[in-house]
Parts: sequence; C-alpha cells; structure tokens
Amino acid sequence: MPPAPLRADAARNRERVLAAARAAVIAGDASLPLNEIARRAGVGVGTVYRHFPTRQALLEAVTDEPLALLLAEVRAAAADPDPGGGFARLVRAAGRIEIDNVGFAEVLTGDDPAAAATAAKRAELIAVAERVLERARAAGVVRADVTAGDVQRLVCGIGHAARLGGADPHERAELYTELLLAGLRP
Amino acid sequence: MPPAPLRADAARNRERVLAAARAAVIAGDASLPLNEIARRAGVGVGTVYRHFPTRQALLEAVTDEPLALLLAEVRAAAADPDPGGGFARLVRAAGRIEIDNVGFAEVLTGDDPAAAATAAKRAELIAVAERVLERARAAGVVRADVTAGDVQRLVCGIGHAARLGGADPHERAELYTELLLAGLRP
Amino acid sequence: MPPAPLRADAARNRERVLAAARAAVIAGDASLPLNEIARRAGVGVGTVYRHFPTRQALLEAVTDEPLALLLAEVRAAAADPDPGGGFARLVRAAGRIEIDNVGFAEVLTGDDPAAAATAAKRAELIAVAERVLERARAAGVVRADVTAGDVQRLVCGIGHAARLGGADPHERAELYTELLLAGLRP
Amino acid sequence: MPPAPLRADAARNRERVLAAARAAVIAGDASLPLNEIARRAGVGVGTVYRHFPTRQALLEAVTDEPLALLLAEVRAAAADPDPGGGFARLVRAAGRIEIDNVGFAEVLTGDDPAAAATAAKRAELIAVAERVLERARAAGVVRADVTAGDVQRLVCGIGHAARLGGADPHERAELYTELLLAGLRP
DNA sequence: TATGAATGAGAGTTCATTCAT
DNA sequence: CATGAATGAACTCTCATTCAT
Repeated sequence: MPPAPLRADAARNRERVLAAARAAVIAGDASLPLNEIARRAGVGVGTVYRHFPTRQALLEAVTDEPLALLLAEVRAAAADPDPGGGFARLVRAAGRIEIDNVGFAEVLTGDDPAAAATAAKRAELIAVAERVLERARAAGVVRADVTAGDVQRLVCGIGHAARLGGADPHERAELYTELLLAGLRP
Repeated sequence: MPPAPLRADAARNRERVLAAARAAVIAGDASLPLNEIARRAGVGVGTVYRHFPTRQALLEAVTDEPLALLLAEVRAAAADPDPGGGFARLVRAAGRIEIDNVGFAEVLTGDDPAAAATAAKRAELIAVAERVLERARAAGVVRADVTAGDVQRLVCGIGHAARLGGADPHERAELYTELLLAGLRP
Repeated sequence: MPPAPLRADAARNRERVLAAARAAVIAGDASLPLNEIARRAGVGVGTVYRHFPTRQALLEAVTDEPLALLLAEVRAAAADPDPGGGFARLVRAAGRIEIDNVGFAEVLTGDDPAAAATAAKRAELIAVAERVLERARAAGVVRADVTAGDVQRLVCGIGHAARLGGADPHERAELYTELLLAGLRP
Repeated sequence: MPPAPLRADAARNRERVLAAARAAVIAGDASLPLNEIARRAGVGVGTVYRHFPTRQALLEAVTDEPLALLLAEVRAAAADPDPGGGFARLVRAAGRIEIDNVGFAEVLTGDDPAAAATAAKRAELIAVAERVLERARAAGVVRADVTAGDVQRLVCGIGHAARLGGADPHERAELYTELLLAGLRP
C-alpha cells in the first residue's frame, strides 16, 4: 500500500521542517538538534518527531534530493562513451555534491539507511558507480587496486579536507578533486 | 624555571588520566567528557581539572607525543638529501600518525593551542614542513599550486577517509597516502 | 499581547516550584539552589529552568506578592491625610513585610530586576515612598537629613537585626521599628 | 599548661594567614574561602587548617583585636561619670568597629565562640555593656524596654544597613548611629 | 495531529575538606 | 609541621525524548 497521502497541513509542516533542516545542513551544521530545528521551522518538537522519528530519518530526507542528483550523474557517467571521462565526471559530481551537503557523506557511507527509498537509491548508486569504475579500470585509466568503496571514502575525505580551511571550501574542493583524479590514475 | 617536578602521586594520577584519555582517543572518540575520563581513570573530577583545566588542554597533552614524533619525522625529511624522498617521508609519517590519533587533526588545524609547548611544536612543524614542500616544489617533484596548508588538510582528509570503512583503517590509510602522493606530483 | 495563559499543568508546576522556593525563603534560606528547589517541588530541574531561568527570576517571582502588598501599603500611606501617620504606616508595613520575606531586601535594594514587572513595581514603590517621605519632611515630622534610600536601608537593617536573636523575630521587629520611627523624628 | 609556644616558622605562617584573612574582612568579604586565604597568604591549605580548623576559628582570630578594642571602649564607657554619655560612647564605638569589620557581628551575636579567649572577652563585653545600659536606664536616658541584646543586634543592623548603599559606608553608619541613639531615648 | 511542557540524564565547574608526601 | 594534590558532593545548565493536553 502506498504511504497514505498526508493531510494538507501535515504536509506543510513536514516541508517546513525539511526546509529548516536543509538550511542548517547547507550552513554547514549537520548536528541538527531537533529542538532547534523545530523552533526554526515554527513547529512543535513533537511534530518533528512525528515526521522524522530519528535524526537519521531527517538526515536522509534532507539528503534525498542531492542523492537523486548524484544518482542521475552516475547514470550519465555510465552512459558516457569515454570510460575515463565518465569516471572523472562521477568523481567531480560526487565532490561537488558532497561539499554542498554536510551530512551527505554520513548517509552515503554510514549504517544501513532507515528509509527503504534511501536504501534503494544508495544501492543503485553504488552498483552503477561500481560499473563505471570497472569500465575505467578495464580501459586502464584508473588504478586496479582501488575499489568503489575507496573512491566513495576518498571523495568524503576530500570534502572533509576542503572544509578544514575555513571560508569558502569550493575552490579547495575543486583542486583536491583534481588531485584525487590524478592520484587515481595508474 | 623548569616545570616543577610532579609529586609521585600527582604524576601517577596525571598519567592515569592521560591513559584514559588516550584510550578514548584511540578508540576513536575525541569528545573526551572530563567526567567520564575521570571515572575511567579512577580519579576524582577535580583531579582531572587540576591537571587539565580544559578539554583542549587534555587533548593537547594526549597529542603531545605523536606531535613530537611527527616533528622528528619532519626534521628528518628536511634533512633528506632527496627532496622528493623527503617530502614523501613527511606525508607518509603524517598519514600514519594521523590515523592513529583521532583528535590529532584538531590540534594541528584548529585554533591556537592553549599550551605554549604545543604552539611552539606546531609552529616549528609547519615551518619545517613548508621548507620541505618548497624544496620538493623547486625540484619539480610536487605540483606548484599546492600549499603546505593544503597538504596538511589533505592528510587529515585521507585519515578521515581511511576511518570511514570500519575495521582496520591502517591498510586503507597506506593506500590512500600513496594515491595522495601520486596526485601531488606535477 | 497578554502573557499567554499557562497550560493547566504548566501552571500547576510553576506553582509547585514557587511554593518550594517560598518555603525555603520563609525558612530563612534565600540561596535557592535550583536543583534542590526542583527536588522539593517534585519536578525536574528543566522545569524549574523553563519557568525561572535564573535564581534572580525565581526570587523576584517569590517576592512578587509581598512587593505588591508593600506597594499597596505605600499608596495607602501616600493617601493618608496625616503626613506623619502615612510615613509611619509605610515604615511599619515595610518592616513587617521585610521580616517575613528573606530575600525581599535583595530584590528591593539589589541590582536592576530581571523582570520588567518587578522593575516597574519597584520603581513606583520608590517614587511613591519618596513622596511620602517628602511630605512628612515638609510637615516637620521627619528629620531632614534622611533620604528615602536611607529609610529603605534602615528598614532592611531593622529586619536583619530582628532576625539575629533567634526564635520569633516578629516581636523584636515591631520594637525595632518603633525605635526607628522615634529616631527618625527631628 | 599554657599553649606550647609556636615554632618561629609556624608563628610566621599563622601571622601570614591572619593578615590575609584580615585583609579580606576589611575589604568587606567575610566569606573567607580557606583555599583562597591560603593562596593569598602564600601558604598551603593544610597550614590554614592546622592553625584554624574552622572558618569560625579564623574569624575569631581576625576579630580578636577589634573585640579587645571594643572591650576597652565599653570599660571606658562604664567608667564615664555621665551615664548617658557612657552609653552613647558604647554605641558609637560599637558602630564604628562593626562597620570596619565585616564578620564582627557574626562573632558577637553568633553561636558560642570556639575559642575560650573569645568567649571570655565576649562574656565580659556583654556583662559590662549590660551595666552601662542599666545605668543609663536608671538615669532615665534610655528606654526601659530595650535589652542589651537588642542594642547589640541593632548596632549590627545599623552596620548592615550602612553597607547596603555601596561606596563608603562610614558616613551612613555615623548618621544611622545617631538615629539609633535618638530612637533609644525614652 | 500538533503542541510544547516536562523530564532527567549528563556535561561542566567549583570548593571545602582530607590526607599522602 | 607544611604542603598542595586529591576527593567528591553540590550546583548550574543543556538537550534529546516523551507525553499530557
């Protein structure tokens, strides 16, 4: 049975909470104290808990959009006739998305997701990324001793590193991504 | 005046606290709640506060040894006749030490240290590392668009990445370090 | 906007906390450790903090009733056609109220109150008392070299003195008040 | 057996502690945290505890000199041929001494002193003051319904009141003392 | 369903007092 | 005797989570 459609006001509240959480995440704060989120959303704490029983659930909801985005990029990468170009595209997209969404890494590399939808997206993401990597490896443009998991972790590490320097991490993230791509070549 | 030699019991307690903190850090938890540390060290809270007035002070104490170790490595790297070899040595040592000490990155890249000794070590560390990088750059074995700060951050990122995969991060850290070194070449 | 009416349970809890605090104050202890108050009120600490964020706020709440009472008395004193009688009434009322409320002096003579309501009452109290004193002075029934502040302090001093003797301070307070009134005559 | 004469260094330390405590008391702080006193005296906490096992003992030691002073004044008051003048002298002296020694009131009106010497001085003080008051009462210059204890408490109250106004309490104390004397007349 | 009050565990911090050195 | 390290209770304050309204 499909999830019962939310009542209009419930949906509005859910959206408000999501917006507040998204804003926090974009501002670089992934701690998401639910009390605070509720306050910013202009909603009672209980309402937050109703829609998102755990911090993890909220995080997944917030990350759903960037996750879908990345999935699209990975599919595009898999469709790229150039294995090396596809792989680079994947890494660059992951880097960009990761840097703009604190907490994204957590969803991607953490424990099994709470929501089935997230789990599914993540699984497909990994499967397709695996294929992209495989192809690049076969084409001899990526080291053979690196797994898809490694790439995933390295992208997260890159994001982490870029965020360390204060101020605007985007430029750093770009540079670090290029370094990573260079390092991944055989 | 040399730091007054601690009384035997004071030294023992200090060591116990340090050991508890070190254990926590090695277990991957750098939050170091002072109350909890006290409990684990079998010591009153007040004792922890006497020796380490702030979490930062405790963290610096815990990190003092690895910091000294890294400093020695960096000096050795500076003394290496081979600029590229020296640089690689520096990066590898940093990676190894970073992976074994959660919180090390915090001391290295965070706000100004509380303890003068830590500040001094850190300053020298950075200065010497800068020279090592400079020399490697001049020898044409490292990209010119990368600063010492970038290297520092990247090592932290590598450590972060290696820790993401669960279980034993050492092997991963080694691989990632080699990737980083490769990526840093022009 | 009027202060939002408290929910029934919230009001009940607030009242319990106030009662516990009042009991402590009447028992002569104005230190009001908030967690102890919570315990005695049979309420979580957080609840105390919700209603009274600081010790000062709680003290003001406890003192609110006697403050209102005194204010009424002072107004009545100002309305008394006999300047001397009005002034005596003021002093006697202040003495009586002060002796029954440890901490009242603190609110009356201490730093600026936290709550606007308290500040307003206090300000009016002082202003009206000033008028009462002025009138008594003009009528030649009170020394000219005594300010309203002096009277306030002296009443507090009287209360302090009465409390020193142990047991029931009321009788003493009455006597001391009469002495004070006699001493204040030209 | 007379108290064993202190060793020279012990006596010096005792004096240092006393000086620190006296300074604190004169500065208007009678809380005397023994830790802090020790620090200011340049002495270990233990030393303070050895010489003055309780806060009360320290307080009595600090107050010993003013107590002796007041005793002398009271004796002089008793010797004054003018009963009213003698009584006034007593009250004025008490007021002056009380205002300069926070904590003096505590020793005078508090529980039984810890030290025998203090107890003796206090007992004599009270006895002589009682005689002074009696004489003044017999001469009809002081109200009959006031006890020596009342006078003692009132002087403390006066001191308390004078201290409430901030800044220099001496002038206020003088005024309040005159008010008290006036109020005590029949 | 939504609300937000209540809860209470837990972190941080201070300080009087004891006791090993 | 002197020292000052150690102790731990007491207190303030915060926040995730529950639950009465």
